[in-house]
Amino acid sequence: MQAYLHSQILLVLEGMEGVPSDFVLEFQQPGNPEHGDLACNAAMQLARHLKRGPKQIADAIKAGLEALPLDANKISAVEVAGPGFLNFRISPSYLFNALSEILTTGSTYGHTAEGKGKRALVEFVSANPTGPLTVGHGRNAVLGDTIARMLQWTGYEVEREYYFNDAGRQMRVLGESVKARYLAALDPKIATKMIGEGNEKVEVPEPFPEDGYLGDYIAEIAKELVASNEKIDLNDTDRFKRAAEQKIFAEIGATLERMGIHMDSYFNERSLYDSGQIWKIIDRFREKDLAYDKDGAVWLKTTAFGKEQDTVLVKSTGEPTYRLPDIGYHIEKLERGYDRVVDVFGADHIATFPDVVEGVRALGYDADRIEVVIYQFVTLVRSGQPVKMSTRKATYVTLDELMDEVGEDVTRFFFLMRSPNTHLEFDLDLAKEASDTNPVFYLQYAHARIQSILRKADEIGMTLQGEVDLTLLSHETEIALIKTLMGLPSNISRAAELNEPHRLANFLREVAVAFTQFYGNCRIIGEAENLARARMLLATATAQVLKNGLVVLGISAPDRM
RNA sequence: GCGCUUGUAGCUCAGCUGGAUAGAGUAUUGGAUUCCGGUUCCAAAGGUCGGAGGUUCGAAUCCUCUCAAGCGCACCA
Repeated sequence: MQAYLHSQILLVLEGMEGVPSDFVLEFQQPGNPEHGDLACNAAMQLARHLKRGPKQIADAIKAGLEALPLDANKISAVEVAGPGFLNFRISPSYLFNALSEILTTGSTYGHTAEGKGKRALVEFVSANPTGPLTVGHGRNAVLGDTIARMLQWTGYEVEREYYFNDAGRQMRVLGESVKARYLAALDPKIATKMIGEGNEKVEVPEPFPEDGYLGDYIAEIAKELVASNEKIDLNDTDRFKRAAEQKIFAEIGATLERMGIHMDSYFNERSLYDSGQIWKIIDRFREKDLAYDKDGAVWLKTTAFGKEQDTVLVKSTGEPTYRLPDIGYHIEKLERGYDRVVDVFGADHIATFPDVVEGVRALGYDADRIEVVIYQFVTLVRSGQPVKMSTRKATYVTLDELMDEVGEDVTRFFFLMRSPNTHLEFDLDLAKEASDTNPVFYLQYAHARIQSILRKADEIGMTLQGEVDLTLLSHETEIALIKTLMGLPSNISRAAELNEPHRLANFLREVAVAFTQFYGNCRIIGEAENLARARMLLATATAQVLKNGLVVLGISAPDRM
């Protein structure tokens, strides 16, 4: 529709003197229904160039459009309003066609083609396997997965990847923690000590690594090792690490599957070392005079990227910092040929990822393909009070526990309903509320209610077989609902373009509101048969839009609740 | 001290590429409704968009300065 008006207005402008050749037409959807369905501000933009009042210009464009004339099956009215807006009204026949399209395309309504023939990689979660996924990881997981779903709906071929490092200090400490518990499990009389503060003290065996992992799952892994009766060389600390990694990864995978998330690949940081790529990167930085030696370490000239200080690439111990493999990993991803490389990071990475992106760019890669989604932290709130969380101590809340408490759908929705870059307050009381005040249930209820009406209609023998006269839909809430439903494709593509799933969540609420208003004003069952059947189709289309939107968000659309 | 993010109704948050009278949910108040002090419906009220400048025909939106909060500022990842 916008494309049509765009071309028509350009035709008119061609016949006008003084219009700049690079003039760009802009459209917007007015918030106020009195302002029509689509508005164009060209007259106001042109006032300066044409040295005429914007209202005069708008009148001239309007006259020009009417002389063409405009297709009455698309546009029913053109109005000049306010300071010089051109307001267009979409003709009902166009709306009815759109409604039919929803019904015929069904479960694929909302697919668009922006990404056709393009590939995207979404890297997310990427938690090292040191423990169960927590609430914080949950926001990451759901954002990443939903972004991937949105990209798929806009035509991209999408892969989901999990990046991890099982070679660092974290993992070594993990292995040592398991070993300590293993020894304790073998010998119940082993000495113990209490560590931690206040009422968060935990009993651990002696010896226990400093900063060791305190969660119960460590002891469980140790017990399973004992139960397996495997002969373990106690000097082989790596054996404990591998056991822990295997078990924890299995659990992480299960948690993700429970949320409807399936990774296509797991990328081990170590493979970058195995291929030797890492060290070549340093040489390439040196060639560009972006790396140098100082104090036995290799430094990256991040000052060249506008940073205050240079940063270390390789420590004097010979071990690289995270920057080097991260740069290597992103180069690797770009070389795999993706058009969009999306990373989902927590707010703690906010200051560090620019080094990586600029490093990649400095080596001649198209770093604009890298899109970083930063999300702020999550606060769980119960009875108006924040729930205390500490990952290092055993006081964190796992993602599984959260889902046990509020359910998978609610968990996903709550992580998605706010913009990623605002702090998220996760209200557990609201999340558990099974009523309209809970935004998830509000959407699901709307869908279930429609299904219930359709079932009832079926019971009394109403059928949608044969011709249905959609022009009977003339009530303002019916027209408003159709216009809302038509917004699904553009909302998905906009949300996908910006990596902002909350836009879709907000849109679905608008759909549910529009439906509730229709439902409150128009009956279906009990009306004359022709009207009832037209309304059944409208209700069916509404259910389809809600369902498709919920599918993109990874949330179920139940037929009854 | 430096960097990034955020600041919109009492609270939780939307607000598109700069557009017309800044929106929703919840809480509050009033009215109606009922098996219920708990349900539902209707309505009202609630705002100098943190503050000050600037750009523009037009700014919550863009720019500069400033205040406040969160996060980050290791040869940790």
